[in-house]
Amino acid sequence: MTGRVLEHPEVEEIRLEAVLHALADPMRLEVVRFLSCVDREVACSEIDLVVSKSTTTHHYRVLREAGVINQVYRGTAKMNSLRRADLDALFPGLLDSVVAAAVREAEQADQASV
Amino acid sequence: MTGRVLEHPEVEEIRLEAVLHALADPMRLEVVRFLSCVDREVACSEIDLVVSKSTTTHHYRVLREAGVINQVYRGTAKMNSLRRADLDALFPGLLDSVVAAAVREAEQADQASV
DNA sequence: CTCCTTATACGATAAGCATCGTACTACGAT
DNA sequence: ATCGTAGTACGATGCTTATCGTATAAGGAG
Repeated sequence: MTGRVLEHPEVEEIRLEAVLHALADPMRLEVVRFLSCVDREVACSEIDLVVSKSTTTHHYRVLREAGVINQVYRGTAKMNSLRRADLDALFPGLLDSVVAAAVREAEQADQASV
Repeated sequence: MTGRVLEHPEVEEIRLEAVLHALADPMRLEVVRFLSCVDREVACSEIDLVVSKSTTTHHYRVLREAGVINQVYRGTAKMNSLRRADLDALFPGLLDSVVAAAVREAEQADQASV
């Protein structure tokens, strides 16, 4: 990969508006919900978003640049994880409430489709 | 005013993405922060946003249509208040954490400008 | 009624963003 | 060295949105 080093914002650079904007998208919210539920490093390819690969790349970058996720290369894969400690320290309760709401909405959507 | 009746989403119509999107703007976040701090009905003109009046109107509408605020006419004024009970019921902890973070960021900005 | 304040409507504009396809790179396995 | 998998880069495109100015409407005060 050309970009061997992935830039992440420092904790003090993480801005509330950017985090909220990153979370205010169905695809990215799905990624965050997934990461929160499995609570481990996850490759981009593990989460099946209903968009193209290039769009998927875009969403992961938005999440990383907002400070929501951490990304590292492991071979050809790029592993993603939530920056939970950083977010909890900066915005106590925010991630929990958003994820809880996202989980609930996802469950409602599941039920509606059955 | 032409629109005597202001449409608000029902509680069950409020969507997480829409709320997050509404909050992910500096102007609107400022409105929400202000409303939360004073904890009463506030006229649009009471909050000094650094944008034109028409843009201000736009931001209030986004907040209302997302289900974040309630708006009612009182004479020529339009009074705004947070839909705190609805939001707390739907997304427990979300509003509190966002407002707390917004207050903190606002204080940091104040300090930096002094 | 006339004036002032408050806010809206409307049209325009410029920027941002989600999306795509195609071509490409990096790495691991064969 | 070749192939396959995983992801990026680079336009391009069309939609959304933040912004403005001007004209307008509604209500209160004189």
